[in-house]
Amino acid sequence: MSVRVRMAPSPTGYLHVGTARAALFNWLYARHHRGVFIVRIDDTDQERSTQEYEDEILASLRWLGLDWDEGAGVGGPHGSYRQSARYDRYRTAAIELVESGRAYYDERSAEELDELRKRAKSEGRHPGHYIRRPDVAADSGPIRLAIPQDERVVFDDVVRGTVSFEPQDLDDFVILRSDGSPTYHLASTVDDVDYEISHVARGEDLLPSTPKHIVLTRALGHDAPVYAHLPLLFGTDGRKLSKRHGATALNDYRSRGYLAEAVFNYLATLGWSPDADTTIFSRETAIEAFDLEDVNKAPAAFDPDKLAWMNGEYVRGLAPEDFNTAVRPHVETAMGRGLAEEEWRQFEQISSLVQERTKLFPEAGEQVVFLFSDIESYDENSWQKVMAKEGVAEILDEALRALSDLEAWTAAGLETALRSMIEKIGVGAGKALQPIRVAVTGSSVSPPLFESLAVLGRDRSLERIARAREELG
RNA sequence: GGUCCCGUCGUCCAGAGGCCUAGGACGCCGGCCUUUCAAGCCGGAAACGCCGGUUCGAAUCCGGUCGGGACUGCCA
Repeated sequence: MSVRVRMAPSPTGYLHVGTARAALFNWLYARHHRGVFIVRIDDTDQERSTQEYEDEILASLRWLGLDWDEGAGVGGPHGSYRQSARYDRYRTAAIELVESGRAYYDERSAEELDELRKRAKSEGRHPGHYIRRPDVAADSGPIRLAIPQDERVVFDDVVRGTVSFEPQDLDDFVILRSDGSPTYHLASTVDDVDYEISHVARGEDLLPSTPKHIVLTRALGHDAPVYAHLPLLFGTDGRKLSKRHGATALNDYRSRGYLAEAVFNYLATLGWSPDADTTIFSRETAIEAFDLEDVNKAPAAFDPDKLAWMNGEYVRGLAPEDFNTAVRPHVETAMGRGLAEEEWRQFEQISSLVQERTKLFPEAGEQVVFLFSDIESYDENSWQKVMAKEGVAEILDEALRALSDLEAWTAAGLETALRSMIEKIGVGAGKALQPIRVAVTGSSVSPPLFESLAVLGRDRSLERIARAREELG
């Protein structure tokens, strides 16, 4: 059987990391089996669907590297399409189901339906227990599918194994709204049939809907696809992933400078791994090793710390020029202005040192602003820890003396000069160098000192040391 | 309430009856390196929810129990 899978986001919000992860697994499965990956825009919720969200979701998918297949026979421009373009098809399908007796119009009011649900609940039954075809046929209102009550719905879920539902626990759900628009259940099922979807891998939240989709598919005269229900994503506190846990929109990670490769890798490790001890792996490795059967059943927690670590792994693996390109906008953001080419060349002199200690790009930007703008204020903790100590004034005086007539203002020259100063005054290297670092960079955390001084230049370096000396009184 | 799903270190993943005194990763703790911070290296603490059963032998199979989650809509 050839593999044809789809990703079906609703354009009612940004692409959630959980949805992205489901898309990723579908994509991996398709690529592993050299099958087809389709993106379907489930915009049957006309109230909340917007073009803006649709564009954003597609852009996020592209950024992650999840390309969908053109010419997949779905009629859309690029192997993606909108359900809103197919309303006639869904309506026709629903009406045919009514004509064949598989579905019916339901004129009952919301109040009547509520009564039936309440009654079922009070009897300890499934709420939909009594939502069945009324004795008197109607010819308007929403269309409901009549669930055959004579047999259980059983299916083999690729990740969960055999799952079964009793028909009395399935209500006759609405497939076509009274305004003629299809519900998600109808549109999704009809599309899976029409586009010959072989495997449906989606979030576990849809597991209770699956028996309905199977019954509907059969009513349409087809065999159901293979289902795989993926575990949901949670926060590290075990609660549902929400804004409290940080960004939940994939796009936020993109705009914060996370590398797509890192996000791809991290998302893939949530519920799956290529083997016992590989954590960092390429797309190719993932494609090679991936199988839906190996996906975990249990929900996974999204851990921002681990993602940050992984991003750092990828940042360090970047070619220097790629790192420079990626970090530049973040330096400029930290600066609050664009960088002149002259300044940029200065940065490039120490960029490899910055790259080594970068996990997240915004942090890297903040670490180098001292190169291009005056120190407006010293970092509070750094000052307390380093400057508010005995003998610091003397150390700065000595540094000024040692450096003011230094011939070779290079990292090597600076190191020689400062080390002989250290020997002369007889204090530890750390104790002597830290005050200089704070004076020059404003913080006790910075790129390596000698290189920083070299790039900053003689005048500004000496100026800053002198100014810090004055602050000390 | 009802239906369904899930349950290995704090977190992610490995483990498909003996290879498990449970392995790898993040995080955490300690050390080395070192001008800071990172990186790197070395070491450490840390888990099979619980109770029964099957078996010579169970993290792995079965039952129960407890806990968590999803769904329960003319949203998806």
